[in-house]
Amino acid sequence: MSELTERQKDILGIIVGSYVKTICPVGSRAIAKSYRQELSPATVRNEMHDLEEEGYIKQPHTSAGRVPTDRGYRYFVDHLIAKEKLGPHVAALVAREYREHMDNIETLIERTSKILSTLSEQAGLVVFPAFEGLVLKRIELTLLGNDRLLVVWVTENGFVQDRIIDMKEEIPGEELIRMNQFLNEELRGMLLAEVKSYVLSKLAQAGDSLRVLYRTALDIIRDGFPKVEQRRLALEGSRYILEQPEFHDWQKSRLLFKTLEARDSLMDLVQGNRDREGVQVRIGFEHHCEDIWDCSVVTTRYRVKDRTVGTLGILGPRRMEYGKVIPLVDFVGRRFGEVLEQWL
Amino acid sequence: MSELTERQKDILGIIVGSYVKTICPVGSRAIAKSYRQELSPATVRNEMHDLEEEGYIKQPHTSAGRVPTDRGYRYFVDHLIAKEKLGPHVAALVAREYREHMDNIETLIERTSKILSTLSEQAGLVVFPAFEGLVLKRIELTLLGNDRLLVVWVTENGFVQDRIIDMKEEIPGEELIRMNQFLNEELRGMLLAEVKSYVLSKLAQAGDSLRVLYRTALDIIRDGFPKVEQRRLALEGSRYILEQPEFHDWQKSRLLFKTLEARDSLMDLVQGNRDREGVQVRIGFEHHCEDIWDCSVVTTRYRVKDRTVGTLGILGPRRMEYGKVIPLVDFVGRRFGEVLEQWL
DNA sequence: GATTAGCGCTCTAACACTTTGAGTGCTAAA
DNA sequence: TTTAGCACTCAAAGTGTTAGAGCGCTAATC
Repeated sequence: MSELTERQKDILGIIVGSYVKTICPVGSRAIAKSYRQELSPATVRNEMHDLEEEGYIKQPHTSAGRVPTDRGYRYFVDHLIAKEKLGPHVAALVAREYREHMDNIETLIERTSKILSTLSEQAGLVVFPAFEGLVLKRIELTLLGNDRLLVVWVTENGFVQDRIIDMKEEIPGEELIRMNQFLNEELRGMLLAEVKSYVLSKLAQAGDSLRVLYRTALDIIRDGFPKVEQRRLALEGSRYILEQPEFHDWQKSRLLFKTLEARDSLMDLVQGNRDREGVQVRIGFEHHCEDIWDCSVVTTRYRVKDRTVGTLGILGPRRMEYGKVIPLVDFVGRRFGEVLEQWL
Repeated sequence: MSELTERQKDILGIIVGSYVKTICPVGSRAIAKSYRQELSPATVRNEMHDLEEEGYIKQPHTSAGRVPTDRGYRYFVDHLIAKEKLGPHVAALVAREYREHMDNIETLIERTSKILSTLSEQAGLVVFPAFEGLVLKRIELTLLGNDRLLVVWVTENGFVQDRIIDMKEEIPGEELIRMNQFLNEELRGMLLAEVKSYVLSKLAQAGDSLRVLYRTALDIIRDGFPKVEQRRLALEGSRYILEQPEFHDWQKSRLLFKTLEARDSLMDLVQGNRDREGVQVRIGFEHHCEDIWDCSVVTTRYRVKDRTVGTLGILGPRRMEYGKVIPLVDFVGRRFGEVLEQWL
């Protein structure tokens, strides 16, 4: 709507840049000094007044300098940001981390979260891949005691999930082995999202002789499928947020950690708008988790075989170096997807 | 060494009790009032003076009341503590938690950690079972691509671990299947700690015809065995510590969370003295993790089939209600072991 | 019309000072 | 051995003052 003049943009940029670095409200004198042309503080003050009227900046109290509002940050991210190139050491570090002791997918995920956290000095987040988006390589049934069945699922890229189910009726050993073989033959190579409906349709078509087989198979798949709502999330480096001066306030940090422990809301927060491509930035009030309106999230989706299966990113105070963080999240998101695929 | 008189014990008990509840240094007047017999503050002061000389209590500053020292807490825990009986709701709550949606061992562990945390209002900790202490039920080899092998281990109680290894030379499909069968036949029912040495001894005895087979088996077991040093730890409710007034100080909470994120030192801290039976209490300086000398840990080992396989407990400020927490940890430790075994 | 210098005003942060109350230690008396 | 009483100490809370940063406004200047 309201267009900013070039000079206003410059000033907003300086305010954001300075505030992000120092956390001190930025005064007109300081801006005038760091402005490229000669300019008096008074002029700057006038411009600041206008910027404040438009809601890009505000004063914490009368006679203080200005700090960016959410709107200011948003404008900065959308129009003014100079995305910094990642240093060569970043790629090197990521490569090294991914080369060494990569024991399984879980380790990979946790390490990725740690990478994000260390490089951004914020909290790093990686949502575990959506199981339904992966391709089944193998399924193994193991009887525990007489009435419990352990179902182990292995996907093509080496992701392992397991679930224990109660059995209504006992199944004899040989029959279980046959069932296991049957499941593998029928389902191998199939997208996990489609497994259930596939068996369901087969059951509908099946003649009497196969009916029982499909029936049991369906039971096992239905009950033994890893729970969607229980999707995991790797969170590393939440301490970085605690170190930010704006969280020295005890009430704030208390609330923050309470929210971080409630994985559900955190998951919602991270997943954000599922349709959008590329790196997403949600600043302060823009997201709906009101307990952490003091925070921003920068996320991106990662893909395996051209299918989006998860989200990763970072969480930090609103006041963060978006210019650094955005390219980082973008880069790590791509690399992570690649590594996840490579194992296939 | 130094024996306390009955009255001194009473006074120490009152000081600990009151301080734990209120966090305020306890003065002589307050003690005199809550003492069972009539007693003047002056007398109490004399006793307090002696207690201070012996190192059981101290003054934060001149003209303040007294607070317990580590030694005071230790004496309290060893001699004065009145272990509270667990309310019936505790057993009920635990039973309910364990009945519902217990999807797999991981969920069980995380839920147990949460139970500990919720009921104690401290941070709850559960170290994942030591893989070596469990009994092998099944092992599955899956080829990922051409040169990576996924090894999935299943223990008798349904604990699943996996690890991806690089293969020096390709193994053809049929051979892998034979190897898989061979491993299962040889190793099923064996304690995982003994697996490696067993195959090693077999290799030594083996004639030329079987040599290659055992050689390959050994490679797979050696490389594919889950890493010991990477043992996981479920930590829930660290926010409760943040809520304690003594951690309103930003420096302290900062340090605490830094330490909590370094899982290695946390693991050392929790495991404590491996030889001792029953509930262990380590107060402040008694443990060796100096970053959290403001905290105490209450832990117990849990067992599967009479074999100690892990530790669980709670972590909180020194000032905690030991009388409540110790029975809780004891109870949950037993129940957890039982449930873990039941799945066998 | 845009820019600037200058002035008065406001508000915070820091510091010094005082007061209050809790709590102690010590001594002398019971 | 216990107690009453008094002097003393210290932290916490409140008060007042000052210095400085920064603003808005107005009038002068470019």
